[in-house]
Amino acid sequence: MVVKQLIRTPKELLQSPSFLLKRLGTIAKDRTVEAFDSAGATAYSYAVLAVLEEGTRETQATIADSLCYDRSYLVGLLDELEQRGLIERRRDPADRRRHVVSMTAAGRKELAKLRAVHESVDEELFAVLTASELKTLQALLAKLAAAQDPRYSD
Amino acid sequence: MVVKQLIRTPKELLQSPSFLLKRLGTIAKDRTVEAFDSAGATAYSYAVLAVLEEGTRETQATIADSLCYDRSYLVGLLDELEQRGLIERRRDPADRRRHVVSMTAAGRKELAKLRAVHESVDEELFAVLTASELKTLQALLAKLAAAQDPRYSD
DNA sequence: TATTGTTATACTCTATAACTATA
DNA sequence: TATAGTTATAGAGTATAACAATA
Repeated sequence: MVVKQLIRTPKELLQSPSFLLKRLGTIAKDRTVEAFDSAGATAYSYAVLAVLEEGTRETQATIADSLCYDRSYLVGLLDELEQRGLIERRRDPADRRRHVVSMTAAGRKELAKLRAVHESVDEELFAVLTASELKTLQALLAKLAAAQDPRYSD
Repeated sequence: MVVKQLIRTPKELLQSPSFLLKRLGTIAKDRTVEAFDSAGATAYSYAVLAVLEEGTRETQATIADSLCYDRSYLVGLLDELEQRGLIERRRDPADRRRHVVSMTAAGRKELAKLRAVHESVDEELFAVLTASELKTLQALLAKLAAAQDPRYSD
């Protein structure tokens, strides 16, 4: 019988935290895309709705900046959310160049649904860790993120 | 004086470990690309050289699989490394479809250089963590990665 | 002249498929 | 017929630039 040799990634790479971050980031992204796709949505629309829940006075520029999305990319996202009745765009009377974006009741309902999708991804991805390990990991990642970008600070 | 409001990513996302993994993975990738670019190389060629150091009997298929690269993508990488005299491709006499790939002395020298580049990325990226925190993080990420893909196991 | 939202364009990756030579 | 390496093609995703309206 031929025993197929197990192909491994080099130890040198596996011992590098940045390598692991890159690979795990990719895995997390793939899982997220898949899960939201099955729910007929995207991680992007979930993120936008999550921003809107924390304050309705947002304008498009601040929404894009808070998520590190390009402003031109946000346009298409909002178009779709508006078409589905999940958000509203209104001209700001004080500055008619601006749009004030707010979430509708339907949007809040959709957010709850997408939040559940996202939570299930987290649960599955980190199932191998104990509750205490996950807590530690979350804290370390948060500390790291905050150090890289002020947007990620508490 | 106008105090510009600090734009933050929603707490809901910052508390999600998978979201943090995705963002930190992207940051790690960007830093890596930048650092290798300045050194006139890529993270891909570093990874290939790192594989070759762990065993010279590798064939192209096993190299690609161990790094999760597409086999067709590996071709161009090897072309460049071969042109620069860092690796050698030889037909396997036992199966003339195969190429046996091995690293040259120049390749080993280049690997040492790229290893230093990669280490400096790690150092800078994780500078905010204590040695103990970094060790904990590395262990948790390794455990997580191993659970997702057998290639990442020890 | 600068900025907001928008539209259009270009470019980089990646994924797939097709091809050759060997088995 | 199947596989290793190679080449070519197509699609998705992203980044950049141009544009109209308003300040």
